[in-house]
Amino acid sequence: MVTRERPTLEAVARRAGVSRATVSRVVNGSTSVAASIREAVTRAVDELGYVPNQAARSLVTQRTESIALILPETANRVFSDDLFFPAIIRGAGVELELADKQLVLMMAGSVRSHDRVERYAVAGHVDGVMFASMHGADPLPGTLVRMGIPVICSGRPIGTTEVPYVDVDHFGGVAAGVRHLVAGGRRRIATIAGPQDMVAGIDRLAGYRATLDEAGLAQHVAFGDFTRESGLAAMRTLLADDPALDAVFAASDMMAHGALLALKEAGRRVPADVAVIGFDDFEISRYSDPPLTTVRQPIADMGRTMARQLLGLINGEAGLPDAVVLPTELVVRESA
Amino acid sequence: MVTRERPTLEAVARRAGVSRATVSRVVNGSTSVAASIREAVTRAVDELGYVPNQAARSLVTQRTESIALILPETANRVFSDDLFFPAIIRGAGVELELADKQLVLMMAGSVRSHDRVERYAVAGHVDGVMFASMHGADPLPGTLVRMGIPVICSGRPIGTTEVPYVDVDHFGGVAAGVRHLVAGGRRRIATIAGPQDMVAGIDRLAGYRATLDEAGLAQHVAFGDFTRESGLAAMRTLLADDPALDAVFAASDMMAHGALLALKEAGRRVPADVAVIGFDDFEISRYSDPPLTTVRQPIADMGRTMARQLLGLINGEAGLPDAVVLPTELVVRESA
DNA sequence: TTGTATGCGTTATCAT
DNA sequence: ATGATAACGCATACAA
Repeated sequence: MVTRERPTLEAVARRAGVSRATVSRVVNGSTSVAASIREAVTRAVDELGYVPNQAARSLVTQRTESIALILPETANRVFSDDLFFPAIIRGAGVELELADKQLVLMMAGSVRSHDRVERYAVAGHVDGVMFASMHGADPLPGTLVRMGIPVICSGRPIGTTEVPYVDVDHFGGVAAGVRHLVAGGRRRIATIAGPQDMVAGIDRLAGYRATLDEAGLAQHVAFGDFTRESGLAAMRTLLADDPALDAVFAASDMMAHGALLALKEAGRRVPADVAVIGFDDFEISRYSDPPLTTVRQPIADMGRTMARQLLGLINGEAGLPDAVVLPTELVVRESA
Repeated sequence: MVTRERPTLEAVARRAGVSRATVSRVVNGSTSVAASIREAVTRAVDELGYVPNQAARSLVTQRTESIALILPETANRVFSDDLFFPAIIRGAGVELELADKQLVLMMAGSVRSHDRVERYAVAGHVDGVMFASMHGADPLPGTLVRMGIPVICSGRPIGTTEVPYVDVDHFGGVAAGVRHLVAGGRRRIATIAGPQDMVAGIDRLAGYRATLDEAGLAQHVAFGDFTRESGLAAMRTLLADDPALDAVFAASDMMAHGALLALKEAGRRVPADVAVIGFDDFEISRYSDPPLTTVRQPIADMGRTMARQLLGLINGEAGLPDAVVLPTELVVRESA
């Protein structure tokens, strides 16, 4: 497949009988061009089907008009049936489209791909970088910031203060959920916590602990990794440890669905015997059996906000906040 | 945020006491470089933290090392709770990562963004283009092919023969499903068909019609758009039209889930009163009530295959097939 | 094996 | 308002 010779500025200039500089001005919408010349150039551009060469343009402008979204997970984990990443992508996507930027998606689950991401960003292939949801104290965001690359994270980064971020109110959301349980008369309230190397996991567990302390109730904790499978396993463990528990707060909707499965398997009625609350409010949670009471976090909004913040950073806007925390909200359905 | 001055080939060359050309050779792994020099250059590269400027490189190599994945939908549709697109992205993602290519994600739901995609591809920002799932007779793939840009589609394109594609055996899958229904003694078998401007919708309906003809049974068709909501609505219509129907084949898992909801709402037992079969085999379908019998299509594999084919095209490999059709398989669970 | 010189297609600076 | 011309950072043909 031979790539057809593409016309250059030079070709357009010759055809329109003007200089390259003038064509460039017309193409870039400069106002200081005579109407007649502008028209001639425009015609030449159309006739030749001229499209600017982005590499050449980037070389001189130092801009690529594209933004990377880095998902520090393997592709297989990113797109399981967890809808977190898709929602982030969706939110960021619409915002970037509005700004006429391209979204470059990078999955960085392995060490090798982690390096690749760094090289890619540093190579100047993107104007800025968004990190989706990080594990542990990933040094990459900080590294990029120090190299002068605009960066923003979703989720407060662990062990760094130099990277701006967008997050949701994990603590408040969990507190609202657990209080709802307490208000409903539940007294043996367990939790299925998320991974403790992620802020979402840490903060949600902290919210559970604080709220139970406040109510003077005992804590029952099992751990999962946000997936349905892990929620199912954790719920079994919880049930084995305390067959009398009457409520469980799962740190993600998928784990809550897993818990529902384990509860059904154990013959417990929800919410009669055990109340269940999740965290996310995915569409699917409206259709579970019973429909899931859950803490809604505005994931797509996070994506949009990240993109907006990053664009601000790139444009050198002043007064941008270092952190934006979006609200969460308890959605009461039937499971609790 | 000031972008720190990044070192160039020139800087590395000065530091290592060699010419730019030699540095370039080392960086690009040319063999014809003396070991001692190679070592000196490598050290200089490390000390300076040199990373090649991709724009400059692309300008001369005519390669960008990145591939576009075009989703002809709005961001909101792409990432609903339908897992088709995520799976495609996942499959393509792992394959491209192996080849050290970047994935540029483009959603092209609107006319405006459609244009943008075309300009972007033609501007030489990517080495090749993958189309995810097209509506109607979209001229864009053909246009790009004619411009000499490597292109591949998922789903046989309508109204074009010049674009290579990867697809699954819709017809065979549906036939297997419907025959299973017939073998189970069902005689009033309806279908919830997909959108008829997409090959997946068209072919699956054709499979239904042909198989019912073969069995000498009457057809009952309602239409949806692959979403759960549309499946729910279609099932209600079907039930109103023929309260005695004893089976339904839904052209997507999400529509099957919608049908399950409508059936429960109407007090029908599944599969005792009505058997239900879907098409996709998403993870979630293992957990529906009852677990869904469905036609599995290897979506992630499609993504992988698309990527592999496209890479072959880009590398000018000979003997690449114009079409690859992946098999589908009936997965029998409890709903039919 | 190494260096020199050239060109890739733009934008931007400076004249005119 | 328009045109020359100089970068931009790299790969490569050609010379040495």
